[in-house]
Amino acid sequence: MSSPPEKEAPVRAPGRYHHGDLRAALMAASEAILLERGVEGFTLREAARRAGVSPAAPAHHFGDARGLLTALAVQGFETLGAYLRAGEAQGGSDPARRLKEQGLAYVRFALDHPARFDLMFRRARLNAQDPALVETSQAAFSVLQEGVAAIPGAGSPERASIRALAAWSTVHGFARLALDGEFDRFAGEVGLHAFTERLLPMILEGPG
Amino acid sequence: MSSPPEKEAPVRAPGRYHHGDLRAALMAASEAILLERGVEGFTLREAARRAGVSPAAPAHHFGDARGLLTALAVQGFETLGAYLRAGEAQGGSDPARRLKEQGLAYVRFALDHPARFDLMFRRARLNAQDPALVETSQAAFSVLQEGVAAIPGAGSPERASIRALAAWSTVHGFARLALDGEFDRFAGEVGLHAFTERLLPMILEGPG
DNA sequence: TGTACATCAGTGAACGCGCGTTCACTGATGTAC
DNA sequence: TGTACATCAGTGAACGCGCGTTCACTGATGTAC
Repeated sequence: MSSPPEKEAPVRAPGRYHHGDLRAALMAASEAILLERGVEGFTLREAARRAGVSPAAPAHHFGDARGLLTALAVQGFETLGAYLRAGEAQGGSDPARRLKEQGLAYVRFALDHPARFDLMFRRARLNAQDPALVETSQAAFSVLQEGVAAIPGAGSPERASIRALAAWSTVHGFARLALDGEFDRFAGEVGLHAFTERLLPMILEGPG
Repeated sequence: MSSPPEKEAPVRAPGRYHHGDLRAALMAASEAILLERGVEGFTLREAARRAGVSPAAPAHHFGDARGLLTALAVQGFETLGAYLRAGEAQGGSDPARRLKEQGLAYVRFALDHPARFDLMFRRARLNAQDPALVETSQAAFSVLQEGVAAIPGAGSPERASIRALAAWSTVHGFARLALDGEFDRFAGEVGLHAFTERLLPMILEGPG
């Protein structure tokens, strides 16, 4: 299963003064930079350069570099939420299986969109108070939390919350270690995706 | 339980041309910078400045910035290994309990030394091939792997390896989410350490 | 339908900054004899 | 015990670089009347 196709970044019509959709173009360019160079390597000027626009132009749409990255992170949490709901749906009617599929979807998202995933948890580079950021990230967590609560043996609400944090920790840790290259020596030839598809279901079997 | 006291960074005797132990001083200064500003905020010049030395001096000891950070990461993996072994020992003779204490120790290390922990998994900033780095990081993982293997129901070696990766994922994810501030809204007043000491044992109860 | 005008979305030059690294050098140390 | 000399561990000035942001500006758009 792969990700839905991303919308193309509109290119400026030649000879035009206005871009048309510079906002989207800057976000696409920025994601490409994140992929190539990581969050550390992102610069606002480079994003402007790739969008074919002067270094001062982005300010009209995002205020500053932090604003652009925050917008990208919001987009990331929206996509993550979509992955989780799609995974859940794939799990059919058994709550335990639905939750497991959600976990697989979490890691799949991280491997499909490493740059976004990375950025989403780099609070130091984001406007952590941004309402959209707060809302979309909490919405994504809610999907997980409800998935846990739907399981018959979930226990008290507090108990269910703890199980949700446990599940989150496991899939988040797996994703991070995978992306940071810590599994490379285990995955070897087969590649990270295949390694994940083989191991993660077993790992998620235990706690349910 | 808190960490053992760090050795002080030697300060240059006033009026002396040679520093005495610039290597240690630079590492201590660098760790302080990492704590204050994060890995992103680290610069070689700032480290030199804090050690009271010209910007060219560090090259004699570490080659370049990457070399300095790698040395710090090695130190980090050594300390992590010590935490894991100490935790294990605290677990007494029951293998399951020993493993659980090891997991607690992993997260405790991360919370006690957030800057080091962060750095240790930022391969992009390190000499990933550095022999000392490879060795110390593998040594730390071995402690965990042997802890899992010691459990009676661990199953085949492959099965045990998978359980080790599962345990690693859980504690690593918990630590990362905690450090990245994702638990702040749950932890609230009590603080991250107390929150961890209360929740993590319950989380590690499940899979053993 | 035409036009005045406010607003929006760009330009491009300039700012001041701190960075990593290189370079030729010098002061201090320690070792061979 | 003394001394020559290689090696080591520093200096400090300079390099070229790319960065984020500011500024006064202008071209394009769209709306009120």
